[in-house]
Amino acid sequence: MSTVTGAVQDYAKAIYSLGARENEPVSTSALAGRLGVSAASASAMVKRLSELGLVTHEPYRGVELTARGRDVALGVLRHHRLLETYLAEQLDVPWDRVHEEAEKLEHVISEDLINRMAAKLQDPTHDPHGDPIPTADLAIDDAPTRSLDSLEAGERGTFVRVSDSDPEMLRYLHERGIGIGDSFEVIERQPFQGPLTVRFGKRSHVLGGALAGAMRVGESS
Amino acid sequence: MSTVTGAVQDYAKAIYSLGARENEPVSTSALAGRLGVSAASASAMVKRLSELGLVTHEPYRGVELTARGRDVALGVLRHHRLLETYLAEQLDVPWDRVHEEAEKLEHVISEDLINRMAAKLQDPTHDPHGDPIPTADLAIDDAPTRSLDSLEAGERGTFVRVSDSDPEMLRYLHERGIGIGDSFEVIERQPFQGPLTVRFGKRSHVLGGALAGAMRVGESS
DNA sequence: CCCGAGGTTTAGTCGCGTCTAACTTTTTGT
DNA sequence: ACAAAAAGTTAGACGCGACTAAACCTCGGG
Repeated sequence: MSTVTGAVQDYAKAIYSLGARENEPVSTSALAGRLGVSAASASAMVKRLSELGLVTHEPYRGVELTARGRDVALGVLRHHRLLETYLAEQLDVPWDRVHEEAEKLEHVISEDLINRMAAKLQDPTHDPHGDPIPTADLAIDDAPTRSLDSLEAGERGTFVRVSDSDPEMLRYLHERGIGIGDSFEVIERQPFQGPLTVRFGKRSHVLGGALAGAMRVGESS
Repeated sequence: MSTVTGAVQDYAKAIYSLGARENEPVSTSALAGRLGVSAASASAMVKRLSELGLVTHEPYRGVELTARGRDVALGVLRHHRLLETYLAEQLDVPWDRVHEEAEKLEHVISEDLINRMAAKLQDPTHDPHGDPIPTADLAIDDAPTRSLDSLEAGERGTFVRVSDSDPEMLRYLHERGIGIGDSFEVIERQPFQGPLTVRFGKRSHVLGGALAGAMRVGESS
């Protein structure tokens, strides 16, 4: 009955993050790619999730989370992001490494312990990468954000969020002194989806490619 | 190769704690009893541990840890006891509940994180139940202790250690204000392995049975 | 319209860690 | 000393979560 194993949680989380934008159905191969398993494995697990009532699955058509499935995903997302925040703030784990630590701990930590951590941190709303943390009753504020590379020269903004799953990127940004919450101005933009020149404080940086795509930005504030 | 799974660690830990006194061989049924599995399961896992080079096993004669097996056991014991200490001190988890939390976390926490916790706690030598914590290079100070019920009337001592695995006992002691490090005097002892009357500070308590057996004591200091 | 490419599912296997049932070895009691 | 009891092992099964190989849709291009 209580067969919501760690693997099941991982699948729910992956489906959530792949299909979050307006409950789009998620393809088996996208799921397999995200989780680093074969398509056959993903297909088998989708069947399991479906039997558990966590997803609806139309064969050959993709998979969608049910309300219960969404709660499973948000629960583990809460664990993940609170752990990341706790590790970064209380144990000085560098922000490019908190993700993999949290990935393992999120499935075994108790509700009680997670809530103690949240209390100690005074119920943070965002993790070190700017991702929103679901509340204890699984509400999440996941407003869409713009990508840095959608900006034009002259625009100003705040760097609000970046994917936690690429340590290289995080290390790269950290080395250059760029962090969540920093304000910036786009100085220049190369044509043909070229890189942007962006000024953070006194220093200017050339940011392009996947990096500029992964950096999410908000209003100038 | 790296097939030292969580279950394997649990078996190594159980063998260590059952056979710690002078490397006595541990029986399959003792192991099964400790881990709450069938004798057949324990027998199968002993075979696995043996193939991994963590134990020597003479069929029908019991099992003993090899040097490598001892290191596996001490490694997980270090994790367990540091986690207990961390949870108790940093997150105010009551001491009768830290054991079960640590039991799950000990297998997935990274060496780096454990060492960060140890540093934050300033490398504690004992956990909240008085059990010694192995150092990072797996040295442990596990001097044998006397049991409270081995004392005679008039003897004084310090309560130094108690098993972490029985929350009921821990809660009982906590409710009566008895904690690790407290000094006491045995006021009276009933004959025929009867209970002892022991004074801690101003209050006297009648302690007997499994409780007096589980409480370990040291010199008066 | 049909046929092939590519995505999806099924079939069959494997390792881990558990179980029960049956069998073997050791210990114990008369 | 020997039979019965207890302890230990083997045999066969199962659920989980992965794999490869093969069969099966679906959809787009000729």
